[in-house]
Amino acid sequence: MPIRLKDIAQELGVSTVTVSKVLRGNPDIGVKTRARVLERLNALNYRPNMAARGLATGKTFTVGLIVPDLLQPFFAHFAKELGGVLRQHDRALLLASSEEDPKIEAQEILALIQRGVDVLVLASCRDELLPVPELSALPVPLVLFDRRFKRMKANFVGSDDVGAGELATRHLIELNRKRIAHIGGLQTSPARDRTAGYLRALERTGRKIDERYLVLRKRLEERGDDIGFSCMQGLLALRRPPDAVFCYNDMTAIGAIQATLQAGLKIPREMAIIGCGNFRYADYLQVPLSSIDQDTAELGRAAARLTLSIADSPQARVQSIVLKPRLVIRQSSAPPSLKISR
Amino acid sequence: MPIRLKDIAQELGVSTVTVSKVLRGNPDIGVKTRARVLERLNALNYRPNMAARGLATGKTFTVGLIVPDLLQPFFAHFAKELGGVLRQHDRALLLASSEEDPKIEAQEILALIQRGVDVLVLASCRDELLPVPELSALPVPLVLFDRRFKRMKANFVGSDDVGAGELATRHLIELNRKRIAHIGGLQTSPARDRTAGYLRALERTGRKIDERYLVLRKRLEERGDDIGFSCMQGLLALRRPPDAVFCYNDMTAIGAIQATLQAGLKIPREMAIIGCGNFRYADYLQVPLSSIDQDTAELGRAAARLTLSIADSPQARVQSIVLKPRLVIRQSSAPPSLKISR
DNA sequence: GTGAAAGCGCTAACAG
DNA sequence: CTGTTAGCGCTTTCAC
Repeated sequence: MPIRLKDIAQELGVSTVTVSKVLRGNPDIGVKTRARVLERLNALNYRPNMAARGLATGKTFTVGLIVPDLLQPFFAHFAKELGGVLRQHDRALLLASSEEDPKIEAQEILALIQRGVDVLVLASCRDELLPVPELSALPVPLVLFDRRFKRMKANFVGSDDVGAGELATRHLIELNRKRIAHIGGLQTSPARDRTAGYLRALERTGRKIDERYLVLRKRLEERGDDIGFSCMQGLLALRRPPDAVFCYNDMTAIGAIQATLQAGLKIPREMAIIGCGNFRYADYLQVPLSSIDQDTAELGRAAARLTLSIADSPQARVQSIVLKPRLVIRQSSAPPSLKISR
Repeated sequence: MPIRLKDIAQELGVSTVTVSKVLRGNPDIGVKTRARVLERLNALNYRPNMAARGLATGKTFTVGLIVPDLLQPFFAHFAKELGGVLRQHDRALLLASSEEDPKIEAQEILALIQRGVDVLVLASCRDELLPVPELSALPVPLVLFDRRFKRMKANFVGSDDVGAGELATRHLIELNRKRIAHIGGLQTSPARDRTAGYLRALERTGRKIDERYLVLRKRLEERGDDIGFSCMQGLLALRRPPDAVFCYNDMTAIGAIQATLQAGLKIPREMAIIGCGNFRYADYLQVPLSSIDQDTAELGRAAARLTLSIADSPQARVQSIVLKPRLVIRQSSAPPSLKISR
């Protein structure tokens, strides 16, 4: 049995309240008593029972995180950074995965609420365009990340995905590519925004949009490589195939690269390819992959800071933190002049 | 305010005890009462307050998981599978990362104990050879995974790493390689075991061991690519460089591949390389990487089953679950005859 | 079959 | 400054 407040109080001949106050740094207590208690507390390496504290205070010092899929390096990285900061503030992280299934997501939300998390951090797998009544009336403060909802006013931490799409596409334009395609997603806000950025870049540089070069698919988040592969095959089968492609994410780009090479084309000379996410292995791929970096680590830390501030004052004003993306050029879209070192 | 047992009891004019018993399926209660209560419970979508239940029962229906680094796909995958099974059994997963730092690990262990997890699942970053008094006397059931301790009798779930090393090395032997090197780790049991497997394969096939081909380094778990790169450079600088290398893990192998290609050698013709872990991107690397598959998903599920059984009967007999590894041949160690399709 | 009483370990509010 | 009282929501024990 672990040691309890009461035990220490008895030993020292004071009340449990006194010990409790010392424990929490309440200034009520006199210097001498405080010293005595503190000494005992440390000597015995006392740890408060969080369940009891939670029951008494209504707070659990726990944060819930729901990601669509921990296998995606982005979510793993985010979780790692979030957890790291929370640890330093003595908060625990309850992790759940929705497997990109809205049903499971709903179930996990309930489970985490039931456990009384102080804040819920969520990258929802619900369709961006569907109504979200459940999410808007949660009995716990919510922080959305990566994926947001148009009609919903909520705390958010994520990337400027329109900017990311525009950045990637402009880069391809600057390479002097004439037929720039896009393989994109349909259901999440990052997917839609990156596509919007693609379109915007084309429009702003006075290009007309050719719909044959715009390939949108569902479930690109989960099976990017397969889908990227087949979409690219489709593009290559066009009478005038594109000479550059901006892919929704890095896995999609990997699939596109495979299809391109298999068709016997040279990358980047005949086909420039860029992904998004800048995942850890981009340097080591068959063709090192250009990508858009989202600074996932900072995203996680920013979410942690927001989460902590909300945990302390749950009725704070709704905040939106949006990080600027950054272009990382590698072999897959290297300009002819540029020598890329691995 | 969420709804409480007491609310339902009052509404129905029964005692909280009755409701509580119905909730937990206690057979005490009569059919009619039970039906009435059940109906109300569902209608209101009642969820017990876990903090209160935890305080009353001493159980939290929560499992703690500590991994060295969530960025390593192995640990992310394991966490995903473990969490998935636990979810189906209404257990929550408290996730912590030790960042490969024994100090942080100790801190996290304390934090999770304090939160009253029912079982602690741990891939420890402590040196396999150091004594582990803290771990042996935990006030909570422990399941080690991936990394074990020689002198410690504890529940364990992991791979047969000696077998993995032997499998990889035998494969290189069967390729008819004459100078087979190994880049391995020093501190964890998988590292030592894989090295042991390498040595065993050489011995069993009557080869003598050349220590110049055995390169062991610390911290290979965290910075495999860098360290693999420099170790390989060292091997290539030998008067008679190896013609094959078994690398501790896939990241290390990636580094070794880079160094090999940079030196102008052909893979696999002049240098066969094999890693371990069979991570998700092995197919897409510059040279598709042969590897040893550990069936991480099954590892996670097995750990979940063990964890659940321990949660139900904490004093059960100590168990060790060891999965057989599987060889996956790709381009980096393809026999001349074999055509490997991507 | 059902419920009253007691308590899990802690904290909030107030009285001294 | 310190301690008493009451209670967080649930379960357990044991009468009825």
